[in-house]
Amino acid sequence: MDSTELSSATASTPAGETLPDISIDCLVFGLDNGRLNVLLAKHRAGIRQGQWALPGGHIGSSEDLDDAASRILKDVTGVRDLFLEQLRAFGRADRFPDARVITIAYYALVKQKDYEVVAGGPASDVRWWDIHDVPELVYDHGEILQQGLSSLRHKVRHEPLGFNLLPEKFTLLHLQELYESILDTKLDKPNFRRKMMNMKLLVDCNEKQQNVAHRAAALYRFDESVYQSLKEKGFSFEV
Amino acid sequence: MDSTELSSATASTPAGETLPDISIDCLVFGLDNGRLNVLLAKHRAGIRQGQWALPGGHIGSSEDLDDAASRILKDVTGVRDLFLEQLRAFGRADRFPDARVITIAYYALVKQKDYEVVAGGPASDVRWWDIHDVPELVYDHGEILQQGLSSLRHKVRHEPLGFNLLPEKFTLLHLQELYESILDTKLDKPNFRRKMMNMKLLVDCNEKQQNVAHRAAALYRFDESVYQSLKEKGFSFEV
DNA sequence: GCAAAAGTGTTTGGTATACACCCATGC
DNA sequence: GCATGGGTGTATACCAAACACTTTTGC
Repeated sequence: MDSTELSSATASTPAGETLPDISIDCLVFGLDNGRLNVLLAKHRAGIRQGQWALPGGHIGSSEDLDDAASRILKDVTGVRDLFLEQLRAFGRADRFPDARVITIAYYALVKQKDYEVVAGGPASDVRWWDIHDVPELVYDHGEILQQGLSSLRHKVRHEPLGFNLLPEKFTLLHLQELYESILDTKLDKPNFRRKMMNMKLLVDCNEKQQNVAHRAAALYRFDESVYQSLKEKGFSFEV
Repeated sequence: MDSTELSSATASTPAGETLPDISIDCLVFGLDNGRLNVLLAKHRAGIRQGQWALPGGHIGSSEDLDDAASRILKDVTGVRDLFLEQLRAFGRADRFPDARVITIAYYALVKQKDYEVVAGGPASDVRWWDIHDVPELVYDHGEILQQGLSSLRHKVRHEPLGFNLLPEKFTLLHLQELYESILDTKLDKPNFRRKMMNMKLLVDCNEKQQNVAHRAAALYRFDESVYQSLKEKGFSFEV
């Protein structure tokens, strides 16, 4: 979704005040019912009309790069208030046929249900796609998606990102299933429990599940301050 | 070193055919006598004349991003034929005072003695600086350097990069000292030996050191094809 | 009782760490 | 002999994988 003709003209970035040869594309991964999805936008107009792409746009001439990513994502998809992190720049000379545009990709991982999706700007439609079943993407967006996915999987194993995707109180099995869907593997229950408990990262809520058709599990929560203090002592998260 | 006024006008990228609002800056780390250095360039002209910066420049309008990085480094410093890898883009709106320029940083780690340094283009001087003693750098180049260094240290522990910095045949102590200088730590000799030998990554040359004032050590070499075949079997390098 | 998931224990094997120690060589 | 670095051995501790097992609860 990176071309001058497709860049959105919104209140936050008036047309004509954007940098022409740089774009931003956003990879937003969403987790829902144990399935990992990615948010894609359909081109409303132009030669790629009707084709699917990563939500993207152009940077305002006095807008910080990171801010631009958030603003663009909001303009195109309605999704806001999330932590986008830079992946890298993609800049093959022929990556974009209509003009020379280098794109900087950002990515995030969110709880899908927390976000309402509203197509806007250059997008006629925006929706979540199962990661195993994405449509053909324009330009090099397929390559960007693959790199982002691989980077996400690496990151989620070395930083406690996953916890943002669960309700505040969760069981160990919830957490395990979360990692199983993101990493696309099976994990051993006893070993996963032990690893988590040994990290001393989870805080016991001293509560049990309610209304379950089996033995109720203990509920835990993730405490950012506990994580920070562990990290200062040299602790490093690892799944 | 990223501004239009400072961008070099060389044969490979005639002035006027570069992208104005993107630049590239290169972090070249060099190892020499167990010291880790970084290659810096001094501004020849402009308001930052005489100040030190990362070697950088602008991208040709039909030049691949990765190619541009190599070409720019060669133009400014004379250093060529090395593997530059992208670090990330830096794009705070106020990072560069004269114009809006987003820079994409690249980095590499080389054996310093293999490269001849020749100042060119916008640089009046180019030289290696000890990593513990770099001068004040222009703009946000100090921040880029710190991020690059941290990324390098992470990478060198998870990929067998270090081997390129040694002569073809080397002893285990050479290798250990190499890692000690890059990582700025002390390592335990017996444990380092064992770890390396257990990886079965090194090929024994069946030769000994010559003319040393102590017991001669065995010489080893690194074999890229051995590494590739191990990697296919799921092996992952770790120091 | 049975199904379903919670939760515990145990065995095996690898590997990180710390450190003591012996070996070979040149001066 | 002694300094220098080469090279080996070993005890401890922890941690991962695999898997058998017991417990609690709703139906």
